[in-house]
Amino acid sequence: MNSSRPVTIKDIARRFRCSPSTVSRALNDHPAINEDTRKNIQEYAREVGYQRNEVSLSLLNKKTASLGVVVPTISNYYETAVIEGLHTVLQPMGYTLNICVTNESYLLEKESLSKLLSNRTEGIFLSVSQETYDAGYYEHLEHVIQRKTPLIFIDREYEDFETSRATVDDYHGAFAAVEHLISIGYKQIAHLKGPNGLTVSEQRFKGYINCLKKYNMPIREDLILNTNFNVESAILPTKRLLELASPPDAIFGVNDQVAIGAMRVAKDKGLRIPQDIGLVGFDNSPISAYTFPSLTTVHRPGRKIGMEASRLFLNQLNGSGDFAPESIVLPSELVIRESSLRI
Amino acid sequence: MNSSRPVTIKDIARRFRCSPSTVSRALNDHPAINEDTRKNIQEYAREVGYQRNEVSLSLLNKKTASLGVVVPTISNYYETAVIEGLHTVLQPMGYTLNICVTNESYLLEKESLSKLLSNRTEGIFLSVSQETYDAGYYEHLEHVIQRKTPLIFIDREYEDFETSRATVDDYHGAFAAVEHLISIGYKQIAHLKGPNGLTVSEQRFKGYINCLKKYNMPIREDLILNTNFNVESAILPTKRLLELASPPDAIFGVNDQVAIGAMRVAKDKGLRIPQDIGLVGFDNSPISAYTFPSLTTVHRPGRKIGMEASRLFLNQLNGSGDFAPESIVLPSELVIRESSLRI
DNA sequence: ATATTGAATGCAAACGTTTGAAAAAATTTC
DNA sequence: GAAATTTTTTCAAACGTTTGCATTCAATAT
Repeated sequence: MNSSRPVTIKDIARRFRCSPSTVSRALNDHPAINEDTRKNIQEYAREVGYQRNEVSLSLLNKKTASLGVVVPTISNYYETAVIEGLHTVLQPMGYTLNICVTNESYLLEKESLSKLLSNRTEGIFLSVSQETYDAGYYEHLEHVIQRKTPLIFIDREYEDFETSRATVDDYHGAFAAVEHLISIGYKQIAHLKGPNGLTVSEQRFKGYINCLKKYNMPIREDLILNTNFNVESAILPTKRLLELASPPDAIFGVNDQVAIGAMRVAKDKGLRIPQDIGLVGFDNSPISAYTFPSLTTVHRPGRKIGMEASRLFLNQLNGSGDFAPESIVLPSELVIRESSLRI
Repeated sequence: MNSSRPVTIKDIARRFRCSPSTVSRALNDHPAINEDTRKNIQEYAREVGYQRNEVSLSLLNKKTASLGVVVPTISNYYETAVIEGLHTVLQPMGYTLNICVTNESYLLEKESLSKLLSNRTEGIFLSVSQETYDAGYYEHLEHVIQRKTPLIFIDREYEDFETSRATVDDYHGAFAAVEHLISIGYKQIAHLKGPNGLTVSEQRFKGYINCLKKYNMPIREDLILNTNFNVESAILPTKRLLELASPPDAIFGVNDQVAIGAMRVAKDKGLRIPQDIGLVGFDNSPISAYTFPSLTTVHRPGRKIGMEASRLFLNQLNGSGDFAPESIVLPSELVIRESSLRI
């Protein structure tokens, strides 16, 4: 009843005046155990609420069935979608997910990884923090690799690193978005870029630039401003854009949040969307379908990424010694809605 | 180099022809160890990348420094804010968070709890799944309590249960929201209610009802419809509301998502917000400030809840044997924006 | 009656670490 | 140089579980 200390196999053994081995085997339905003994022990175990101490098993078998997920934040739709994807595949297999939020801090990222290794986590899913990017440090990642702990990049990656990764085709997504704006007839397309250096930002930026080039459209430096992935960070840059002598007639935001911020500013200024200004985001977050007007965006399959990343992890785990890292790039998909459909 | 098997204390002991005890003490800066021995061992350990096996320590000390977080979903703003709050307090103390998503399933919730107990998790933060509510089962929770594992309710709770809990004052938040609508002059206030049975839904509903009563406003059954916390689920009910012979002139949504769904439908119908119809949500999610018009809502301090829940856990952990559960109810706060400001 | 079989159980080691107590080694004291 | 003291190291047990091998005991076969 007031079992503050959990019941152990030894306790049960004492109760039945038998050895722990017998109890262990009885509980695991080992054939060499007498039917009656088995029944009695199992019944008693249930009665007192015995639960196997998995910690001791982890030590014995050197398997912890726990995985690390290290991400800069969990307050974005995409991140949580990825985590749900991981969860969907791995939870039924008995894995536990240890979530570590780095808040874009290098130090926290380093400490998190170290902690996960100490805990003998069997694999790590990582989306690199911005500070880590800026600093360019990566010894903490080397550590993980040396330990032969499967390391899978999700979303934000180090490009020159020999590991598996599951990412979305940001480049072509961005390209398609801008191409769409061009096809509609927008001429001065601005880009609210993400933080410099991050693969995600740069790939989308590259898609934007290359698309403009392909269609021989001028690239105007003053139409490219940085944001920080969140709504607030889009407000000032958008205001600046709209106050230009020659303002843009369309804005491609690095993600939906940013595009929604831009939408808000444009509307405040009395601009009609999409007539006066076209808008495109990125992510296809649930809200994007319900803004007014609804937001044209690029679908980014977060759940799928999580599920693919799980697959990559399992491959690596069951793979032979000389393991070749895999890169999965899922296609992104343009979702055309009202915010860009000027007729 | 190719250290597939992690280096152990024993390995180091072999290398220095000394006992594991010496190595352990050397690494922990035990004073009884010779200065030179200590230095040599520490240096070597660093060289080969030794990392303490925390699993063995967990077994020895019966402390795992891991906590369970069991929630129906992580794709809502509020849930992730709570998790970030937990993380903020507990991560620096060395705790690891094991996230379990139940997808509103009773079975998954039960299995998750059982797994966490098996893993000797030191505390569990729980937001009850809807199925569990509907079914009214709670033996799996009794289990947790019997084990004297601190159980803290966050968000969704069982009311008749002797545990600590950190929740937001939904009732008064809802009351304030409706009172505000009334003060502005709205007469026919509809409510897009959450799923029946959940404390959250019912408390907000009660706030709505009691406020109407207080101001002697008629309670119209046809103005109360159920939704499911997400945007999509608000679409049809809102359409129905607006097609009534005597449609509402304001809608109080159970959360921001629902209110945003309603906003979209209202705009599609050509209604002006807030002139033709007033709107209020709940949560103060980041997006709510940037919709057009911006959404009046009730602030729900998710991060704070997470931090308070952490405190409750720590209290219980350090508390004496006869522990009295604490209930923390944080105030919610009306945030008035454009969607309800009819002049 | 003895050997043979078979069933049921126990022993001991292992996983990696810590820690009190004992032992060994080095140093000091007289 | 022996005794006393201090410093340093080792021993052994513990945490909870599993598992190959050995052991026990009863039943059957010879």
